[in-house]
Amino acid sequence: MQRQPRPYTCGIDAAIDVIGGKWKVLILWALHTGPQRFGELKRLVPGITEKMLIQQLRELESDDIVHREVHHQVPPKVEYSLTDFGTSLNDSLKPLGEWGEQHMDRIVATRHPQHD
Amino acid sequence: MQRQPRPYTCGIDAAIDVIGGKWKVLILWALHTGPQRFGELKRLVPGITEKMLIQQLRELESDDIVHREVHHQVPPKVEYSLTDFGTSLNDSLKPLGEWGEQHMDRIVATRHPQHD
DNA sequence: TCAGGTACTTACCAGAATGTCAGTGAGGAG
DNA sequence: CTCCTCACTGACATTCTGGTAAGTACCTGA
Repeated sequence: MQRQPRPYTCGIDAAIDVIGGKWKVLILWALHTGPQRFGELKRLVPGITEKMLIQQLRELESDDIVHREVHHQVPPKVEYSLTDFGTSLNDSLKPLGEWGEQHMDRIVATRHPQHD
Repeated sequence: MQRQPRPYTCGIDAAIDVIGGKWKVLILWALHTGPQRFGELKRLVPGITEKMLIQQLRELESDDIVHREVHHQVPPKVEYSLTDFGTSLNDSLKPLGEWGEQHMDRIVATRHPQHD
């Protein structure tokens, strides 16, 4: 995300700026059942690379959406969890998620008309 | 947007695929008060170029989010409006918009720390 | 005949976003 | 002493998004 100064036309605009990109909402989604380790997240978000996962986690962390907790152990263990702020974001994302869920078929059909 | 086949991990994923990008939600927002002509939209969505506006409108149209109505007149007149589907999307976007609205200050503060 | 308004269309390009891949450090197992 | 796991990091390549600037077609009014 670009992080350029934007006065934001409306609230959605601001929210999209926080959760924009290909992976953020998926990470949020993976986190909504509870804290997860780095490696677990990698498994929970299919297709993401380590670089992207860390990068997005760092951004979410600096936006105070996720919390990062390091356990100083020998194979390192780091747990990521939603902050209260992140939880509130996730909650307000729910209706959109339900909309997507309900209309998934239609979305898939119009956006990816079977061509093979 | 990439339009590649994606099984979609969750509903939000699908929804984001439909409204993703820099302009879609702003167009939706501009449309939520009623139908608008092309030129009006251009004014309502500050900063958008004609190319982007048309491109995004076309995509929204093909996703059946907006309806395009041509009035065959001499200075051409084309009106864009939300379909029922688009209205339902807009509705489910509302909580996110409210979240953004509520936390706008915080978002701006964390994402754009004053550096001049 | 010629500029003007409206809704586009097209070619080209910069820069942002994402991906690939190889490497790091610390301690435990063998 | 070497390899293994885990959580990263960095250089580089590619792909995608959005931006600029110009042009089109149509009819109208001067």
